[in-house]
Amino acid sequence: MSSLSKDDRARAGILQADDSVFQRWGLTKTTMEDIAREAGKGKSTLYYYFKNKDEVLEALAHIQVARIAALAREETARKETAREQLIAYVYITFREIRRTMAPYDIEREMGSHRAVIDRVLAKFDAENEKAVESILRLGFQRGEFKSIGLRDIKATTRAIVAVIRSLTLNLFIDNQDKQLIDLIIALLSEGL
Amino acid sequence: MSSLSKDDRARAGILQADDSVFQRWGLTKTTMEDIAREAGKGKSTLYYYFKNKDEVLEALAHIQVARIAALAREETARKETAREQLIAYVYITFREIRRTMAPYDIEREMGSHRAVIDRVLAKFDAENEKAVESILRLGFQRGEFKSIGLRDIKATTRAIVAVIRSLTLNLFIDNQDKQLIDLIIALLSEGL
DNA sequence: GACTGGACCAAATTCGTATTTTGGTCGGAC
DNA sequence: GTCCGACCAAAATACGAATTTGGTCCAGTC
Repeated sequence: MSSLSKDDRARAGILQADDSVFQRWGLTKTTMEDIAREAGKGKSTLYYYFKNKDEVLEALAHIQVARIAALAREETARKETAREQLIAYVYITFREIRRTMAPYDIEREMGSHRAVIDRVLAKFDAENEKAVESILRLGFQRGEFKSIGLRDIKATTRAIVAVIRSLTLNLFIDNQDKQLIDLIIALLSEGL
Repeated sequence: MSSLSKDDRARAGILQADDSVFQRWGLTKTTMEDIAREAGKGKSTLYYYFKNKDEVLEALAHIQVARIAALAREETARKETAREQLIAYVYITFREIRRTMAPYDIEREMGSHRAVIDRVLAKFDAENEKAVESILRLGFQRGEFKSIGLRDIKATTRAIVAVIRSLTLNLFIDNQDKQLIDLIIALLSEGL
């Protein structure tokens, strides 16, 4: 337990250094030596804890996804109705994605780190699915959502998650204005 | 009138050659010489009709957008209710975008032709806005759409168009399965 | 065992330079 | 009006040499 916690602390220190240098130079341009230097460690130490550069990238991104998910969950827990919860979840998720990603230029890095980005997006989808499905179940049990049956919860979850993913990818390429996101959330919630 | 029609015919012949070679080699790799050869003309002839390579690209893309819009409009006209019209419009639009874009690798070409792609997307948005707004107005007048007021038609149009744009961009990057598109359309229509 | 410097290496990248290609212009022919 | 072909500067490509990078591994220290 003690050695595991020390292990985690070492990894965390490295990942903190990662975030700093990746924001400065981008994912591709940053070398393992850069990261080691920033973390005040030797390059061998990085390889002691992480298999390769991609694994460093991915570990950092997963931490960020988990952080955003936790934050959105907290905010959701503060709302009364399932509808409010869904709106809060989506809204906070976007706010945090936008903030977290602001210093990066993902579009530019897409070419060289596609596999990692795909895996991170998959984890992001998984988090969103868990949360959205749970909210939809709550709404269904309470009779808040009239349009969906119990059998449709999974399908509806998939649709909402796909829209979130879609809009998230667009943050990397295109500039979606915040007001539009609000409108889309309202539309998903209320329909026509 | 006769010289205009002849002009259009010449342009159309060039654009047809364009489509062929662009699909074969991609937008960037295709040279003006390639296009001229395929069209059975001299390079100067291209410059007689088009200002530069980007204008050729854009002319072709605009024709395709117009074609898709016309097709979606036809299909829409066959439906009775505004809701059905909206569903048909979005569905056909996606089907045709997917077909038209299948031979191209837009993600790869994004870097060198960003400005053109942005202008084409703007035209695509404009077409969608026109059509969606008109459908929403119809639905409002008929009392089909309960959730939106007259003042909200423009806002709701913007939201729907943004989702269409978002999902369209994702066709270039990510693979959205067809069933998901259906789910999303249903959700936009029915809400939760 | 945890940590790490440093030697090492193949692959990847960078760099400078020469060469070729390309987008675009324009004169002139039909 | 239509369009070929000569021409040109800029852009792109090719190529070889040099450098850097991700990753491996050994041995040493605490």
